[in-house]
Amino acid sequence: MRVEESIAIGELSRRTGVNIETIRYFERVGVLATPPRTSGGRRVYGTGHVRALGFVRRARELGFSPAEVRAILSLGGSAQASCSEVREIAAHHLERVRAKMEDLAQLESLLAATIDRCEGDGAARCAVIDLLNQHSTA
Amino acid sequence: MRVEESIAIGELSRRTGVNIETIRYFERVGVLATPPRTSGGRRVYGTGHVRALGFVRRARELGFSPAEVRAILSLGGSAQASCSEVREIAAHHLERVRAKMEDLAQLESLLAATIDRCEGDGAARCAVIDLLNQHSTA
DNA sequence: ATGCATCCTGTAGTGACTACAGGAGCAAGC
DNA sequence: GCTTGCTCCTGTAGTCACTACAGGATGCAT
Repeated sequence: MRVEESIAIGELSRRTGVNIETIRYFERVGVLATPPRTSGGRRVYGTGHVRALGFVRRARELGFSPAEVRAILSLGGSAQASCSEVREIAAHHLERVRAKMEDLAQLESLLAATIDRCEGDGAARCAVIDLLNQHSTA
Repeated sequence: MRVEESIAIGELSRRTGVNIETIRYFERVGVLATPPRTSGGRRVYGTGHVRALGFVRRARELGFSPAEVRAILSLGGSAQASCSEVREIAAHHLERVRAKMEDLAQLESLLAATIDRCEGDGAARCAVIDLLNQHSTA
């Protein structure tokens, strides 16, 4: 069997696009496995870590919370994670995305209409300011 | 002329729904005007502060950043703020809202499609995990 | 062996709050 | 006038997810 490639933290950072400080932070908070060290105390990563860290980064990019990432990872790592449980988390995330979309859509039309009412209107009142002055949401 | 109502910080908090600590924080960072004090050193607010704080809260609820809130307030307060400048800030905010909506829409369809592909499929691969394993966005 | 890049730890900073400790103010009842 | 109890004060520290820096050690090539 061949020995796995030895990757230093800087190289891991370059390959994954994740900041060195952030890699160490991920290790501290349990999002990335603690790697072995050289005799001098330096972290030694392998291709497995490259995959795992890429996985974490991608999940964060897709808006999964750090807690969700931890939950997915605790299911056994990116390769062996139980499909249905991961799907569950993703579905939950999708729900939140949809809720957020609705919120934003409401806000969008409210803002757009308000700004529109303001336009070209030289009156003393400002519709936008009026909107801001209204208490309690919608 | 009648003397303005004297409102303690707790009462202001109750009326606006803003946490006491947050009110003091807003004062520290210049989002809320520093109120006069009693001889004993307690903050004394008036109805103007109630309006101003409600304004701030509403703006934050609508997703305006604290920096934007400060910018709007620096235009002369909620009553006299220059309409066109406020409109500018709101329009900018609207743009960001729309950009966010697009991002979320893309994410939504990606997630939904992926979860769907996973459904009912008893195969070894998990589409969701595969998605997460793909590097670089989109 | 010397220079230099890279790495280490520990600490502190960010933003927008929130929480708490320890002390002081104030109004009411007795 | 004194005590009770609530509200308020300041200052500091915590949160989350990172990011940044200081000061020192390591590792590798020359």
